[in-house]
Amino acid sequence: MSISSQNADALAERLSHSGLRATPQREVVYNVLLKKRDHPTADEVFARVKSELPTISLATVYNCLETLVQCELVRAVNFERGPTRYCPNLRPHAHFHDEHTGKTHDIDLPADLLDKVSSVLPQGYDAKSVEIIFRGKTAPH
Amino acid sequence: MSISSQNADALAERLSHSGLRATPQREVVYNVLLKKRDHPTADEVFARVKSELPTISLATVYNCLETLVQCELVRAVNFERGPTRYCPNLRPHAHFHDEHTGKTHDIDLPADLLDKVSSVLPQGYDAKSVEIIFRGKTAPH
DNA sequence: GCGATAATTAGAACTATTCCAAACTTAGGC
DNA sequence: GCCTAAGTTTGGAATAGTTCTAATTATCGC
Repeated sequence: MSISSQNADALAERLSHSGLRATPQREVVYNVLLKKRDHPTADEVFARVKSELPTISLATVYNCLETLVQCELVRAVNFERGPTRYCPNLRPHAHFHDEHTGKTHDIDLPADLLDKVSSVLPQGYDAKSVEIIFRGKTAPH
Repeated sequence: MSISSQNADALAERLSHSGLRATPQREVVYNVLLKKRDHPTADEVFARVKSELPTISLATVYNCLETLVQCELVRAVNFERGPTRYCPNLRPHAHFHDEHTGKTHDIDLPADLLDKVSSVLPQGYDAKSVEIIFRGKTAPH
């Protein structure tokens, strides 16, 4: 079984779990995200998907991305004003935004860190998710 | 000396430090942010400022907010797609976004937490700032 | 006060996203 | 296998938030 059809299966399962259907558009959008994990915008996903599905519309790309976010297969990320970016990394991780290159890197987090961070919340605050964003520069290489 | 003129002095100093001028518009925008710290959008700031400066334009509000961010008197915050929000709290703090009310709360952070969080960065990553966003719900009250 | 520079203004332009209504697809019941 | 209902896609129009532009106005140092 190819990696891609494994993904397709996982996707189909998550979708049907929510009463949704597996469609070629959804599969291709998801595979595009998995293939190049550079936090693309909807427009960038659109461009990449077109080579496989030339007739897909931008509205569909937005729909598919939204669906994947709902299914929790993909995270939508907003660092600053500007287009939303999409990230298929489901492990607990932070984002490092390099202000020189504009690139975003995933930073894996040790298992206990999010708990430690959440422990600063006062009584009565119930966090469902925690997002950590670093901004700065990376060493020349 | 009134609180407001203290702010005005602090603002004027920061501005001239960057070769910028103190203007009524910049002062009023800054005071509006300090007065009601509910993370308003540019539109909301515009509405509030109008009562004092009825002829101010929305473009000027955007300019002033941008200037204040440059001077590091104000932080711009983007939780998700949607308008940028502005926060005059300069202490180290996280944001808690209540998904029910839509409101955003500041969560003060212990002095060492940001260092602790930053210590997860691999060699070669040099973070200039760290942002922490919680999402969830707050207790009924 | 004068000139140079900076800031403000209104409106047009632009970008990212959502909405809409029509066409198409799919799954399941017969 | 066909029909129907529901879900999905599509292109274009509409919207929201922000930035740009060119003209006017204000401010600072001299």
